[in-house]
Amino acid sequence: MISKTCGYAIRGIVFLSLEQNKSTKHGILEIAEDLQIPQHFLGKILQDLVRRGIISSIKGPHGGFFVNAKTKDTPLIEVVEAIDGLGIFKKCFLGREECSSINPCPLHDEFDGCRSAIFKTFENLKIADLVTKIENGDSYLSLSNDFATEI
Amino acid sequence: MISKTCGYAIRGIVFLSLEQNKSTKHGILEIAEDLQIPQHFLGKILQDLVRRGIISSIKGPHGGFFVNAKTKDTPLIEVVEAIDGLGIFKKCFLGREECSSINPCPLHDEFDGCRSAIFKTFENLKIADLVTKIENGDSYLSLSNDFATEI
DNA sequence: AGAAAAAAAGAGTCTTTTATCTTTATTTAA
DNA sequence: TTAAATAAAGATAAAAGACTCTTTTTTTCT
Ligand code: FES
Ligand code: FES
Repeated sequence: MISKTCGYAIRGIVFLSLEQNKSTKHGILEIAEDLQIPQHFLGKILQDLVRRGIISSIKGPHGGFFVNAKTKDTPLIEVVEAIDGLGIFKKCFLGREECSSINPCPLHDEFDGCRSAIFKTFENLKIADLVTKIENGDSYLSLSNDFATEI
Repeated sequence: MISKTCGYAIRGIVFLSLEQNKSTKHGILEIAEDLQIPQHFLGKILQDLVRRGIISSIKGPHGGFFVNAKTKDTPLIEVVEAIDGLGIFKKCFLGREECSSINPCPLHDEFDGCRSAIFKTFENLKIADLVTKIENGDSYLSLSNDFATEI
């Protein structure tokens, strides 16, 4: 559905939100190591998010990436749009050139509702919601609980 | 969700099922042109399906691909398994190494149900169901209605 | 001012997916 | 028994996605 890259983006933002108590700014290396994401690749992704204003960054010593006023209220759909674009919600399941409810493919009816549901969920969920889940111990950013228990 | 290749496979099989009245066998060129799928690529896909026994083929003049006794009762999940494998239903939405409900990611709860729904739909839907839809004029294999109206 | 830290930018590589082209094998029919 | 039709197989290529490495720019601290 969404790309691996987009997953990295969301996890990166949530990480920054979770860790803002410890220190406001976090270097790319720290984030990448904690989340087990290739450093330079994550760097590029976070830069995209900075350009979109979803997070912020400062260069130089003691610089790093950090959340801003907007971050926690950012709906996930905005992150998806920034990384993957909204085109992913407009593709036909059977790979025809485009999805159309006027000229539907034989799987359209079955999956169009499901796709809208996913879209709506991405619209409604905000970064803050994910952060809350993790703070409550209901979910985890990394597969290894190392990080989860460390919080 | 499912790959473009898998969509080609499903459309190919349904095409053969629809057209079996006209003539039982259909050459790869005819199928590819009608469905607007790259000829040789579709050839490989259909060959995979033949190996799985989902459809059949005969070489030589007047040969081609054709449906067999099993075809119409084949559940879509079998096609998906043949082409994409079932791994696509076991991936974490956020791109973590694996999906786990014991150690869920913050999107797991939101989307796990949706994913199961998709899986169940693929289990329940058979090729014959898609054929029926098209025969009833409720859906179309190609975007251009040329083919749909031609039936 | 100069050194060091860190993000930003750019170029390049690897992998997977998607697609094309070419050759071979099989079958039919004249 | 030869020619033609056609699927099968194999090799290659193009495109996109994922990832790496190197250099540049900005900032801070001494
Ligand atoms: S037309 Fe295929 S999913 Fe809408
Ligand atoms: S753990 Fe992420 S989707 Fe299940």
